[in-house]
Amino acid sequence: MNYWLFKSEPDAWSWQHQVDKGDAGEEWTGVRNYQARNFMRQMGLGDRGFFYHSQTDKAIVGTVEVIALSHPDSTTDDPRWDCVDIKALEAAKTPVTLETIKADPRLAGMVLVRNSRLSVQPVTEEEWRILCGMAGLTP
DNA sequence: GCCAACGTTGGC
DNA sequence: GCCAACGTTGGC
Repeated sequence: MNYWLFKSEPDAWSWQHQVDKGDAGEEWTGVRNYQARNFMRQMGLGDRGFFYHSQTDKAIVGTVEVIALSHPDSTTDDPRWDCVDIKALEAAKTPVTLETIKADPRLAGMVLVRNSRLSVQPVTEEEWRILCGMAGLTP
């Protein structure tokens, strides 16, 4: 299994929106960046990801599961853009803020720290375990 | 609200 | 294929 991080502006699509979709989940639409798209193409069914709120929260607020493989993004006719479907799994008991992440040397290599603009990104298994521990999430 | 970082576009 | 111009993202 692989681990990922999905970034969203809470004003546009929040964790609560995702939770409200339940097990049916929702397409992760709107990605218009090749790197992010390519990561989504690599995702497998059952892969896990963090749900990260940018801008106001700047924190990991929960976990999600990939429930549909990469397919054309229904919000555009441009054939270049694909997306996966994800469903909410578990809310973080303690959201882990960017500030906290930056303060931990074990997490200094995270894409989130090194390239703040990439909206879909890989997370290593070690980073996954560390962050789940901090957030009170089941790894 | 500003600005740095970065990605994309398009002219040459 | 290069690079300048431009647009967008996201942290602060």
